[in-house]
Amino acid sequence: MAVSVPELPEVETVRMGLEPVLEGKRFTSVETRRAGLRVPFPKDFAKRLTGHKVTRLTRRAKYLLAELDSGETLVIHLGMSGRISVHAKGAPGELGNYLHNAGHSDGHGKHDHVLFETDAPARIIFTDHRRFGLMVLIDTATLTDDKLFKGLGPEPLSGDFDAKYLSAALKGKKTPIKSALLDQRVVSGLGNIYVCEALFRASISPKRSASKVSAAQMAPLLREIKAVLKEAIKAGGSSLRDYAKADGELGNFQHHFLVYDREGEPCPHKCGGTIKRIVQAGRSTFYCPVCQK
DNA sequence: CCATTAACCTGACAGC
DNA sequence: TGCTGTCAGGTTAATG
Repeated sequence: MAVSVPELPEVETVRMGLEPVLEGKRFTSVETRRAGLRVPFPKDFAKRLTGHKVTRLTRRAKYLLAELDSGETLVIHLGMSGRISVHAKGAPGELGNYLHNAGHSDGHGKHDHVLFETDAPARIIFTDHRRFGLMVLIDTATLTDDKLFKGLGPEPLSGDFDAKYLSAALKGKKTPIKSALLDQRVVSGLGNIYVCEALFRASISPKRSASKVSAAQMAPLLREIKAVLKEAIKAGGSSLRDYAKADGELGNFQHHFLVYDREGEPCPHKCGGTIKRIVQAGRSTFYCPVCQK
C-alpha cells in the first residue's frame, strides 16, 4: 500500500517519535534549502530557532507545535507529503533506542527542505516532495488566536467532541456528512481516509445530509471516529518501536484500511455489498452502498 | 453566510 | 522507451 497522507494519528505518531530528540533539547543549527513550502519560511527563521530550547512538543489538529523558550512556537504542518526523519550526527547507533534512522537520506535529497540539528545530538530532516507543508513561528501567548487555530473545531479524541456538540455542529448543514467531517471547523484532525473508515464502521452513508444523521447514529459515529483514531495512533506507536530497530522514517505509515482504496472488493461487513468509489467535494469516498445507511 | 471548486505541487501510473 | 494525461489529497482563495 502507498504511504498515506498524514492525518491526526500520523501527526501524533511523528510527535511521539520526535519528543525524545526535541523536548528539552536546543537547536544548534537550522538550515533551509528553499524560500518556503506552501508559504514562505518566517523572516530570520534559522536565527529565531538557533540556541533556543524546545520546552514542549504538542499537537493541535494536524499541526505539530514546538514551544520554545524564546516565547515563540514553531508550527509545522506536514501537508500531503511531509515526512520527518531523525538521524545520528555521529556514528550510527550512538543515540540509543530513541533514534529512528532513515538511513537512506543524508539530508541532501531533492526534497529535503529543512535540516534541524539539536544538542540531542540528532539531525532532524524535513522532507516534502509536494511542498504542501508549512512552517511558521507564532508568539506562544497568542497562538490560539492565530488564524491557523482560531476556527478549528474540537480535538476528536477530547471530551468536548461529544453527541451534544456534534449534533449542534451538524444542525442545518445540508452538505453530506462526509464533507462535514472533513471540515476542520466541525472537528479537527480528520482527513479523507479516516472519515471514510469511521463512516463505514458506523454504517452511515457518506451521502447522507449532515443534518439528517439521526440521533441513533450519533453515538456509533462518535465511537467509531474515536476508535479508528486511537487504533491508528496505537499502530503508529508500534511502528515507532519497529523503526527503532530497523531503518525507517517518522511518517512512513502503512496502515490497513477496511474500505479506503478498496473499490470493487467485497464489503468487510460481509453484507454482500461491493465497495464503491464516488467523488464528493472533489475527493474520493469509498463506502459500501448496501450496509451504510 | 453557505457551499462548491480550483489551485498549489510532484511522483506514480495508465495508455499509447 | 518515452511521451502525455490523470490522479492523489490538506488547506485556502476564489467563485457561485
